[in-house]
Amino acid sequence: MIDPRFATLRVFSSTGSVARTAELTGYSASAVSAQLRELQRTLGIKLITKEGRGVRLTSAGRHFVAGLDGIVTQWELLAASARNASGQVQGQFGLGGFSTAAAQLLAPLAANLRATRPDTEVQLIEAQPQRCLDLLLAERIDLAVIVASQTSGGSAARDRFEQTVLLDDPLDVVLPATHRLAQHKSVALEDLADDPWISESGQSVYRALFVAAFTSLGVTPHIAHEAVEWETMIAFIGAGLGVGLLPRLATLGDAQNVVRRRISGAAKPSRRIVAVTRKGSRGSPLIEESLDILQRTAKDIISLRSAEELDG
Amino acid sequence: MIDPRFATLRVFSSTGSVARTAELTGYSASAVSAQLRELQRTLGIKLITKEGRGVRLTSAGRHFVAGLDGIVTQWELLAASARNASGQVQGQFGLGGFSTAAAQLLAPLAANLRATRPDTEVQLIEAQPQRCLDLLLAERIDLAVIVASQTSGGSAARDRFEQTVLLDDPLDVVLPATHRLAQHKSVALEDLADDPWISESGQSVYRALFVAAFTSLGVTPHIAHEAVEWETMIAFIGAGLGVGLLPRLATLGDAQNVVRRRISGAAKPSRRIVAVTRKGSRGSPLIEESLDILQRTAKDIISLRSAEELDG
DNA sequence: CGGAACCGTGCACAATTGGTGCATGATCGA
DNA sequence: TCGATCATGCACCAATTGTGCACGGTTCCG
Repeated sequence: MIDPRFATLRVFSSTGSVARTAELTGYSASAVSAQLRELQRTLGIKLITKEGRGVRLTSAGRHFVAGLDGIVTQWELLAASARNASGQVQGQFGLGGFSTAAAQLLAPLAANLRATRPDTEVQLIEAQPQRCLDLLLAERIDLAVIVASQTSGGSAARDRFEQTVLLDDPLDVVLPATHRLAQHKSVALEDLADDPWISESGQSVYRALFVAAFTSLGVTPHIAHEAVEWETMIAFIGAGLGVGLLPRLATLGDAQNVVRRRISGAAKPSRRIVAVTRKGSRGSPLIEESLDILQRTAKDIISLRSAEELDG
Repeated sequence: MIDPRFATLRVFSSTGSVARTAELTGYSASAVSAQLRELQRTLGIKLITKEGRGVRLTSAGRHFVAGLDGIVTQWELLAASARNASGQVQGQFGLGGFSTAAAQLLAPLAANLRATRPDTEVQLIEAQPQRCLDLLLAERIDLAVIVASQTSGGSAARDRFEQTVLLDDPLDVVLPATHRLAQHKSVALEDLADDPWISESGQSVYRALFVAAFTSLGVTPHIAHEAVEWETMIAFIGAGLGVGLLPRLATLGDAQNVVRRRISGAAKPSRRIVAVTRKGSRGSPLIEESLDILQRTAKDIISLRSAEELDG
């Protein structure tokens, strides 16, 4: 909004690559390249240097981006207050979130907004947490629901985003129905230390949670298989290939041959689900209302759980 | 730089007219109109309203411009530090000032810069103080030398500009050679209370100084004639039509039949000459060097005066 | 009360900006 | 050494953004 090139530069500073920046912003790679070059020309400073087959920010560039973060924040604040003052409708509103969040939290939010604000076009994008942050920077979306983690965004995150905690989502174990502990109401992770585990591949947020859950116990689990989708993981478990961890928010679906059990014991691993916005964009009426709705939805989920807890 | 439309809007907020904004920014009137309309559209707020045959900012517009001032300041700071960090040359550099300042202060500065920075294109614009401020806003110039006054810029001035005092320029009286006090070394304004005066027309800064000099004495001078150029005023005085005030920096030229005399007495009217920059643009190497040179030049002028003082 | 001056805006048209798609050179991994 | 990947230059095209001019509304002045 303030200057499209700023968004491009900020995404680049996050991804470190022209190609990824192009993919995230929706521009072509040559457009990103040209934008950065043009930006350097008008500023009269070198922002990027060639490094290997890629390109990276110069120290002057990093310094400039850091200053830009403050300016963009102030701009967001101003734009939000302007939108707030005049009761004008906002044309577009983009939401992002990872799979379970999208299903459980964003879908109700989108439905609600569609009902109360028919003139606003709400767009949903499902994406991994890090990607959600980059989409926020790229101004493709205005609000994201992601799993909190230290790695996401790095140190620049606090200059660029604001977080609101929605809920803590505990992890459950998923066992084959034939597992020796399948009949227990709850299971301690220590008792599964020697079982073959199924986790997610790559260095996803889930994977980080997975290892964190065990390192706090001083246990190194044996990861026998890796899956990308939970659907797949659950199928593996159903086939008796091992055991797995599944966030409470994720549904088992119509999976056969598996049971979901609470985790007992000292360590109760959970993931923290937060809503993230660009810094300064709070105060915009749509953002404020959305956060409100999200928190109410989260509260409903929590109270529903306590009810189940009492039932069980 | 950050967004040309911002400069346009800021100039408009200062001038209050599309036509004057167009003249100052160098755009056509319809371009200014279109820019403001486009800005409103993308922001989703109404910035201006029709009023009479003109147009004025809405309260939301004023609020937005106030916030914009802060953002532009921060941008100037960032751009200045970026330029400073990388020893890149700045392509263009614009200077503005009113007539005497242009001659006595800006000309040496321009000559100096031309010598030390041959790659930078220095542009000089002579203009009245208020116009200089608007040209600064319009980013047509980067530094102005003007006479300080309360009226110039209004309350928004402190959010938009930074000042550096260069020197205090005392006013002298100019008398016809045949005047009864022409032989005195110095003259008290009170002794000229009943003489016919020649001043400047309109509500210029000089005119404001003129009335201020007398109101502090409780005297209302009789303004018999008005002139636009000092050249003209001096000619009027030489013709015996009255007496006048002339800043020390302004030269008498080769005027005949007139004498210049110091003002004695309690009230020693003077005008304060200051260098003005856009807020935040200090720190840019060119600005810093220019201010340095200006202050040295001012110092030279002052010490030259003390020397003359001792001679006389 | 009428006319002239002025102001801001809409419109046709032109120029510049800013985009894509493809080819190219350079670098890295296998 | 070959293929994959990356950034960038270039031809080309679209969209933005400028100008010049005509027009309607308002104010000032005779």
